[in-house]
Amino acid sequence: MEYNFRETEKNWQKYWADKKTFRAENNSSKPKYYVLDMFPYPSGAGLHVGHPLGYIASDIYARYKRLKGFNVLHPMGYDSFGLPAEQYAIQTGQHPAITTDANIARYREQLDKIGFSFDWDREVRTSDPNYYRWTQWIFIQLFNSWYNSETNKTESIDKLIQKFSSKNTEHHINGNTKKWNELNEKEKADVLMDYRIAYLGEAYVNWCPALGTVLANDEVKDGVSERGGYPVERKLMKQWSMRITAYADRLLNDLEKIDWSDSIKEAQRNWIGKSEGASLEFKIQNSDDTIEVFTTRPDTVFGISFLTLAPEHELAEKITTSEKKQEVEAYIAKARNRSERERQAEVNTVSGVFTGTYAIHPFTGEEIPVWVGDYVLAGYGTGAVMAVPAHDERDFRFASFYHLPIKQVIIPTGEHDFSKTSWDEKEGTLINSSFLDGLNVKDAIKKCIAEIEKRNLGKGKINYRLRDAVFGRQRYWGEPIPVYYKNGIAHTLPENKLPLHLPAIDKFLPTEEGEPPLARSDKWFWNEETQSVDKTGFPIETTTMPGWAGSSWYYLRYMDAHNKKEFASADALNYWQNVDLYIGGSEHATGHLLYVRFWTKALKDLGYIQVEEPAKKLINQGMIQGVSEKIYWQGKTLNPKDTVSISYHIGGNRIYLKNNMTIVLPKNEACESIFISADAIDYLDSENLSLINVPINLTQNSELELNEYKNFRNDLTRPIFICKNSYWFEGAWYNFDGNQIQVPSKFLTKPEVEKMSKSKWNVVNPDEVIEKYGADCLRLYEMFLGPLEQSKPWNTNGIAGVSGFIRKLWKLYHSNDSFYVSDDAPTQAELKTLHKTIKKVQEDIEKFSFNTSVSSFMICVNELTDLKCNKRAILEPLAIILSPYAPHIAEELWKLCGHEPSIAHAEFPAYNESYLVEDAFEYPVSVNGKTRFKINLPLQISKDEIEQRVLAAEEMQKWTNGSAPKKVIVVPGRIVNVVI
RNA sequence: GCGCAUGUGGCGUAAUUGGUAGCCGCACCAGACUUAGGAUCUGGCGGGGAAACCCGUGGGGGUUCGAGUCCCUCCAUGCGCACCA
Repeated sequence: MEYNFRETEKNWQKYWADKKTFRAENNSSKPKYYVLDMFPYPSGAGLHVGHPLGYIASDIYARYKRLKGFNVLHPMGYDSFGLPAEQYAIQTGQHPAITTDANIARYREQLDKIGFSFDWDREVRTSDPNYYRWTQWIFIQLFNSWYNSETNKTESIDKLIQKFSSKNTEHHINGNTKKWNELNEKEKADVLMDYRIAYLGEAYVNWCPALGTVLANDEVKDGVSERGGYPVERKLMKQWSMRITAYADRLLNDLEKIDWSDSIKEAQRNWIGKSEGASLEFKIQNSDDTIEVFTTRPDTVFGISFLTLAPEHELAEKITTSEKKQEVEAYIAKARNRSERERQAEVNTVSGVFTGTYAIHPFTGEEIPVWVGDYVLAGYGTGAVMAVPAHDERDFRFASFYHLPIKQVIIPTGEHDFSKTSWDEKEGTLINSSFLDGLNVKDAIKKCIAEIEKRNLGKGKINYRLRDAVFGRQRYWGEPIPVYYKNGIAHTLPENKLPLHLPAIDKFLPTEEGEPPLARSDKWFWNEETQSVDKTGFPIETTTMPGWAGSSWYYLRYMDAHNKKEFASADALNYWQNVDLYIGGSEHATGHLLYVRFWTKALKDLGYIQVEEPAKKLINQGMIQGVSEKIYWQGKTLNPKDTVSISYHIGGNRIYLKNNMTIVLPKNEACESIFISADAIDYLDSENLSLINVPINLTQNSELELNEYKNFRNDLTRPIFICKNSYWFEGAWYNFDGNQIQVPSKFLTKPEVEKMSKSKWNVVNPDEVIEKYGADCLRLYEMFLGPLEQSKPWNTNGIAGVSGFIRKLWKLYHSNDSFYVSDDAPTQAELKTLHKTIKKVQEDIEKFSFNTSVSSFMICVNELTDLKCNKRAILEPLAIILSPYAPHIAEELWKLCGHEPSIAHAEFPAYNESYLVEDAFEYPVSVNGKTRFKINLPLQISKDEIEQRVLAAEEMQKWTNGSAPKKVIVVPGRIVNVVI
């Protein structure tokens, strides 16, 4: 009886769903284990085989942990707000909720077929009002909080208000200094806005005109939007933002506490970009204004030859002299109008302009020219730098270009030519630097900061590259921000009136005035009297939250997904704590994974949760690439009269190729499009050939199905396919003399590893694989491909090996086509095979080495087949250890063995070391490190005896030639090495 | 430019963590069976050589009785960040 995977898999999937086999309990005496996959965004394209890779790995781990006696939480849901659904809505007018639901249904269908052990009762969707109600609630908590840098904690804004009011603190309002108690309501609100974690602030943001919205830094790659690749500009805008910068130090330091991959940690460190240095104030000549700079090299302060301001710097225009005004303004305007991308492309082009103004060197009193240059970034530090061309590459370039002085203040540790480059190393001895002379760089930095502070010129300072995260999006399909504006002051909605539902609108486009889509709603006001959203009242915020809002806390909602009173109950939060194992792609390194850590810290400070970090361990699965199949093509239409190129031409009914080769066509007819097999490309000059992708399902082991390809390419008329020794033309095979032949040849394609994408015709869908080979086979093969964390190409060709393994496994439990296991006692050899496998598989799972355990299963089944093993005592434990990987067939075999389902409730068998003990070992014997022969020796004998028996061995004589060896190394149970 | 990975047969990979390089598969080759098939089974399969042997884990050097594994150096590929003061 052949294994019917289609029926069996469907049955068990239904069983698991019906019996809720994988439901996690919030109250359990078992230890908890939380396995989480990164949220998928349900795109219209559905899943390809790369997507489930991480899900399969986490599912194996979750199932393994259950067998090991853990109460496992393994949920799944959807990050269902997002740009693509909205772009689609703009094109078609269909509400994004409809497309999103359809996409989710398709995802679910695909996921279900793979046999995951998700607890679907806990499914969440970020676009569900029951979910985003709590996203809005968290926003309100963050709005009502500030970061107390003294306690290093997020605290209630009320505490800050109390502090201001009790101390009657001074505040700067529009250039005036006022006491807190003298401020009016609006002024107080403005002051507080500078402290709130969720705040409305003016800042340069990434504006993407094509998408009509602002983007966070991590959503911009190479100056264009990550989604869609549209140009991005810098724009000064008032925006809702999240004060993630307050958490920079904690986000950085706590990386040491979590078991995440080095590459992710490193990416986060770079993104946070901590640098230590000093801020220093420069007085401006004949002015009350001062310029504050940030530098990591205060030691080079005596090497300053000019200051440079970013074009956006608030003083840039103000301090410019009247003679220079026109020039500077023109420069600033030009710099401002360039897109991020243009600016990045011109990284090596120097440009700047002198303001005509001088600053005073705080130590020497020298006059220092102040320049404006776009190599200085407005968003970093103070937007102004002290330029030390001798010791900073960028300043050097600028100074060289504009012939500004270059003052050396450090003696380099090696040879260095200051006329060519700067010496940027933090090494050397200070010169020409007054009180710093003679010090090395490190000491000079310390001493100089001390001096700066002593003289009150500035102070030691730490700066971060990390920017606050822009939180508002000028888009429709996101969580509405629960804020309304009363007399210009932002107020949050009452918590008990959440959720603030997305309003219905006529079009998913900005208004004619350029307001976000939500402004299209005529019912988007907060009526304080009726406490409801209404046609009149105070205007409600019209931007929506970004995609990362919902995903910044979803791991918490899974703990208590249906709670109507809280985002999750204290009990549930306390029981599940945080994620034990998180698996997902590395593309979220600086986006989601930083934001979720930030929200976790904020919620912890506010006392809502117990944990400081969302996930203890994180694994990034590698990307699965596609294997494209390409064919060589010479696409020009060729008539019998054409003489096309030097390497070949068609004349009469012949095609002339390189090296005097001739192909005779069957009739005196035109052919169009010459295709040439990958093993025959040297028949043509390469410049005549181009590679085109062919659908991979029309190939088998890099051989193209010619008839099918021709049908697929109905645009082709009379193509000729040239193979090594024959050709295919109009459905028949011919030799090069033009005689029809019966034996077909292989037309080979050229495989190439590329990203999986529709346009490359190389997408493999899990559904197709499952239809043909089954879900267990897909799961095993995905794991078998290679280490989880490595990127690797998917090639369906290899799946036959895994498919054969499943058949072989099934046969072990069958005799004469019917199920049969014997109750006889197993042999030593059988026990050894089983226990060796249990040990290996357990060790492999625990170190997430899933590919090697699949190999072990294959070895195990091969050995048991050779042993003709049909013992229950062997085959039952085998089914259990295999069940995390291939759950369907394992359940079926478990049932056939006479057990009550489900195998998920079984216990992972313990391996018994005593079965693995050997009494003899075949020693490899090396002579001078090279293996020469093998000798079988008992393991009990002593090192001396091993040495004697090896030296006495017949094969040894050839090498020793009778003389005594210099040295003999014996590693018992491993190796013997004889040094001659 | 900086950072992080990764380099092993035709391909995906493995190697008890310093101890027999190539396990397990794919592909390929040969054979068996046969209602010719993209099924199953058996055997072979890093390169060179008739063989003895020699060469071989990106290149070069080193440590060691012994290196895919450790150290130095160079090269290549992939990813991330990038005028961050």
